Amino acid sequence: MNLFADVAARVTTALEALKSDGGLPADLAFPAFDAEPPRDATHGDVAVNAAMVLAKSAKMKPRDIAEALKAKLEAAPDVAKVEVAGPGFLNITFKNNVWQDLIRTILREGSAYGASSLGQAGKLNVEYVSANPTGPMHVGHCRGAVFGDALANLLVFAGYDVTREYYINDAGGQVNVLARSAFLRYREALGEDIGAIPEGLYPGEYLKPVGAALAAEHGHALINMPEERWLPIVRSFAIAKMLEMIKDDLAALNITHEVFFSEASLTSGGQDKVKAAIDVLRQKGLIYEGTLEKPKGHDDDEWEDRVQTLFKSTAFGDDEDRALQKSDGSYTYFAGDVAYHYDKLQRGFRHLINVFGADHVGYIPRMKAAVAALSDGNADLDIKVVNLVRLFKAGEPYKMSKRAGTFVTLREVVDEVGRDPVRYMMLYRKNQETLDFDFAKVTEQSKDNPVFYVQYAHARSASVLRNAAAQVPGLNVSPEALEKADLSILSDSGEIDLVKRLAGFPKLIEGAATAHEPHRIAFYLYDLASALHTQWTRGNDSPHLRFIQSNDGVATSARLALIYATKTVIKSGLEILGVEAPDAMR
RNA sequence: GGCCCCGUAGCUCAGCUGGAUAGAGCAACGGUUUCCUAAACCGUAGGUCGCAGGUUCAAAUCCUGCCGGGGUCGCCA
Repeated sequence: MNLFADVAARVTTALEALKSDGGLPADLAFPAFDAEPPRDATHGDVAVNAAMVLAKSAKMKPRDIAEALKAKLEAAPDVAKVEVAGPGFLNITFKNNVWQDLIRTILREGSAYGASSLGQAGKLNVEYVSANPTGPMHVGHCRGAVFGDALANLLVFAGYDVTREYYINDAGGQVNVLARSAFLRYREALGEDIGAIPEGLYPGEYLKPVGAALAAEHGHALINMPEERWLPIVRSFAIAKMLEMIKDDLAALNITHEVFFSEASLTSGGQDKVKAAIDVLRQKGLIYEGTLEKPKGHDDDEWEDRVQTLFKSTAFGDDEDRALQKSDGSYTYFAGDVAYHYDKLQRGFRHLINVFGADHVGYIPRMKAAVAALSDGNADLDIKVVNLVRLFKAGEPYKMSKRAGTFVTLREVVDEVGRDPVRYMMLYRKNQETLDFDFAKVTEQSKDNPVFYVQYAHARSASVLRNAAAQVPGLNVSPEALEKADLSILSDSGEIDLVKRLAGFPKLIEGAATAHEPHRIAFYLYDLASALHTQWTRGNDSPHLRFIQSNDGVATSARLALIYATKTVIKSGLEILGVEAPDAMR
């Protein structure tokens, strides 16, 4: 049930009818037009721009087309009036029963209201977080994690068959550094004085338990081995521990992935999926041995030309071709990622989404080129960039430094601020915009803090339903009962305003899902909450507007139906954002 | 220097893939509580949508060029 999609369908039908009537040229193609809520309430409930969009190709005046459409559209029984306005807008005003029906629809559909078949269960893969398994997650990871998770929720709601995925970078040099750092802690756990952690190794305390666990499991067995023997043992042990820790951190944010994909697995067990993926590209003529030019502005004197295995990503819009093998013959990180994405395609995904941090933007064109090449253009990859998060404490910038040990972990933030405020704040901004995160503001429990404002609207709705059941004897506040209420008394402007906002929810979902922009939901919920609070407070001055009329069961039931519908939509929206919808705030 | 993101009210930001008179919160000023949660609400004031061109019935939105801020730039991950 999407009111605006419904109107668009009616207009299309009317246009077809006009074509067969001779009112429009028979060979006319219909370009995309919009049916949307007008900004100005005096312009009716739905504004349609079809006449203006069609004017040129139909070689007619827009207002003439609009008049012809008007005649068709106003015949519908639920339409109060259709006006032709401005340069050729069709402004449609519905009869009030449309809004009454909408409330009943929401009560009937419940949490399914607004869900969409946009994705038609197509397989879609969202890869996010993918933090290196070398330490705990810090705040920088937090935004991408929350964003990816909410986006995945949104796409599920929009009808996609979504898989949430985490790519484990367990094959590069960094995990060897991890292993050596853990080995040092292992020796420490065995009683050795290891002194200061050498430059180039990870100094964090979080490796101490790993060392202790190694000591408990292996005793002194590793200490006399040469590095090439203990390193693989310690490495896989430490990676497993780090992943455990990362999963715990993510769980603190209510984030879970269905698939953890190991980079190392691409070339383990006697197989080489990287070579296989490169061979696929080679067969397409996209691989060659060559040298890259020194980039302009690169004033490094140590530049020297090297012959490398290169992928011709420039054929797909990249600035330069990209290396797949290092000079020592081993694969680059990119080569592994190419193989990983080939694997996603082979698993049947045609829609791929990656969530990147702002420091990886330069990586986007080559990744898109790789997917375009490997899929022959039959898959789409959208890479969403989440911009930097700047930390503040009561207005003062909070500088982080790994070396000084003042970097803030994700866990610390969640523990101090709480899961819901963290998640909401991370989503209360466009992803490509930098975000200021102030600990003082985020923990504040007032309307300045949108998460409390929205949650309060939900709690307030729940409270009204509770109170009504207590105050009005015999009143049934179940959705099934409220659906049968006489809703015709809902005619106050504030009530109608609320319903109209609820009517926009399905359209909002489709727009946000199409654009991959979960933040729209956070803003929508804020506006919806505001409309509810407004109507509530109007009851202060005008007691006849209060939701509960203890001597009028009919009016009370009708308003409770509206409140229930509002509560339902707030809850659906918050669920997508991964934020609790509490029934009480106390 | 190349590429990417950002530039909208004093501040922080929305603006629904081009629609009609550009919105919200904060800050400022003035109001609302014998009443379903004041963790709320109402009102006033505040704008050359960075600048200049272009595209069209219509541009904050699309294109080009500048200006300013941030990010990034061969084998790291």
